[in-house]
Amino acid sequence: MKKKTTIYDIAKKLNITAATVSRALNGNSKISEATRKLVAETAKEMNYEQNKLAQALKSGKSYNVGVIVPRIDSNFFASIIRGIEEELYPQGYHVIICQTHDQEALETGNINSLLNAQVDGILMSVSNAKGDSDTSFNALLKKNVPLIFFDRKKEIKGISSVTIDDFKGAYEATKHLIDQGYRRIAHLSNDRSLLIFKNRYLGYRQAILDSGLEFDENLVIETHSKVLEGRKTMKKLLNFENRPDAIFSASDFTALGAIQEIKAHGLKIPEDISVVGFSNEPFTRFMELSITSVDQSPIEMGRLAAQVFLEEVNNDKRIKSEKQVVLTPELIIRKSSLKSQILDKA
Amino acid sequence: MKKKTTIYDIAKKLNITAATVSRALNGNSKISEATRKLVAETAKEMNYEQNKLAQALKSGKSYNVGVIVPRIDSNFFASIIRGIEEELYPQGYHVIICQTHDQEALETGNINSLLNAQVDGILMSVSNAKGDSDTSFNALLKKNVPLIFFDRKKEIKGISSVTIDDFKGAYEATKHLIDQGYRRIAHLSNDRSLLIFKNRYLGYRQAILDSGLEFDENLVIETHSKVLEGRKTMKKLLNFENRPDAIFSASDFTALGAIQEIKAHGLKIPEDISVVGFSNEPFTRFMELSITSVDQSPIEMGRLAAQVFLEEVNNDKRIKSEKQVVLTPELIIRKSSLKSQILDKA
DNA sequence: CTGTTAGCGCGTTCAT
DNA sequence: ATGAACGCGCTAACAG
Repeated sequence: MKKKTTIYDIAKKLNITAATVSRALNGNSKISEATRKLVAETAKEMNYEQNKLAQALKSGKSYNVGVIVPRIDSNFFASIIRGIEEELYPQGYHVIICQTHDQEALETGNINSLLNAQVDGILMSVSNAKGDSDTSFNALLKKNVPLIFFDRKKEIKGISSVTIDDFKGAYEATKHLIDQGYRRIAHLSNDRSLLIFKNRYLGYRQAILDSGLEFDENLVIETHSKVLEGRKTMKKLLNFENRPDAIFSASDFTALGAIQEIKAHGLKIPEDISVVGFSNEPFTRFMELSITSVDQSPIEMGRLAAQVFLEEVNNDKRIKSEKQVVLTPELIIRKSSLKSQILDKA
Repeated sequence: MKKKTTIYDIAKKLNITAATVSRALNGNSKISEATRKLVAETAKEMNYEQNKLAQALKSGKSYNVGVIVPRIDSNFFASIIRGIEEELYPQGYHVIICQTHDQEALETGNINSLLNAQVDGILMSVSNAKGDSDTSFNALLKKNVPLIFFDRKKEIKGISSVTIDDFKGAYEATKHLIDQGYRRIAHLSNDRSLLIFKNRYLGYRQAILDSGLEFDENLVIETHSKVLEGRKTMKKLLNFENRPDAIFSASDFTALGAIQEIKAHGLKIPEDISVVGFSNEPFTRFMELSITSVDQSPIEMGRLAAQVFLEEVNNDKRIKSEKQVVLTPELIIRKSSLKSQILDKA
């Protein structure tokens, strides 16, 4: 590494003090316009760049925030991250992205590493790892490092969150199926220790009850958000003696798997069985048989999470304001659930 | 922030010096086993955690590396990043991910921010932004900050890279189409100032020439890696008086768009028109009409890029060894290009 | 084996 | 308006 120029170098050249240089560069009020200009010029001349590490060490702020997600290769999380970036970059922050791959060890490991890296805060979507990572969260709280949950939250006192109304999204999706005339609606669920899946389950259930239909717990199957898992689960459902005529899936990926399996059995969608997913992943729109899904406005979610973080970090540290932002989901109706021909333009 | 415990705190408690504590913690050879143990214990007791910032300031190493990609919401780049992580995490590095969204300003901006953040190196896939960001690259070189290109490289002396043999991938894809009996093969290209697209074009061209077919430049159309762009371009091609009977697309996304458009025109795939994409994005496998594509083993690519970085950073700084790793692509044949019924199990 | 000292680069008193 | 001096937390050089 070529030696970087420091404020000392430029101080020496100007026969002034490093302190003065620092002040000049930072816009201190009581510095003569002359030296300010002089310093600025020579700084540029010498290709001076502030060493953020030193500044961070001094100020205690690294201007790095950690973002922890289960994985980045879904449009949903990638979009959230984009939203976070859009909000944070202009404020001079950097984003360190970590993936948990739903593994407990990685989750707590990532938190610790980020803390070690002196991040100014952590925005995260909790994984569905089983163990009790709550201890990590509490450690964070004790250190007063801002922690914001988005999408997949845990209910911990004092931690702000940005989520969507999963109950409502599920309710409307299910209601839509009922309105289309479907009567035996199955639900591809997921780990309901995670609030989002619990709420999607509850929304689904309530819609059925409100419509006076019979609620059949056997039609609720817990699976994982993977295409192949969706296929497997659908296979089971198709073997029921009284098989469902519609599927509300808590995930677009399992919805896709279900569709594949349904077709493989020679059944028609949506005539024989209707399918609705969740998250509005791009492929739901691009499939020849486009898939009805619930949009979660992930970019907006990311932006809001970032805003909450900025508030917490800028406000007086002593005021710990817990903030719960809840977004409204939007049902996007497509071919996989609509018997008539009127579709959205997508 | 609660005051963190430092090595001074634990030194005071033990009536020894901070230096000793530091040594004990870092496994210095000449420290008594007794104190080493004692220090370790009290460190744990007091919840001591090393301040990486201070260490970084001291050592000049931040143990952060920057990864710059056009975007993260494609499986290809996400997988590369995963490969990089797998290789770098065990070495204690963190990964700061930046997206350029193919914008020149963001590309140079990201580089500068990363440098400011004192990253130990940058792994990047260049965007197809037009401007001359070469100056940024050269600035990097001058500072001796390791820079490694993956996938989308620029040919700059002294910069290592990990790529795949795009020429070969394109050649084999095109050859496959020819072997299937197709004769008028169009190519959906992309910005050929990027080597990957230039080479895919050249591979396509060579395969045609080698087969004794007529090469028709009119069948090469430059577009962008988006589904809708693929549709638009395909629309044009379908209006040719002598329309193509096969498409080799440099992108899976444009291939998908092309397929949509072909179907919209009531034509059959692969009977009337055959389609091959590039990158082996997951959706190519999941479509009902699965899409033939060229796999680029992105995880492997990421791992290799990380390995090259580690070599550069660990080796003697004075030896600037430029390393060019080239991976071999693999053609994955699926329904969209195969007239017979023998498919891969996918 | 361990203490002393010094410095990484910066911002911030406290003087002047 | 500016200089001198100190400290953020850690490690390395030099003692002893």
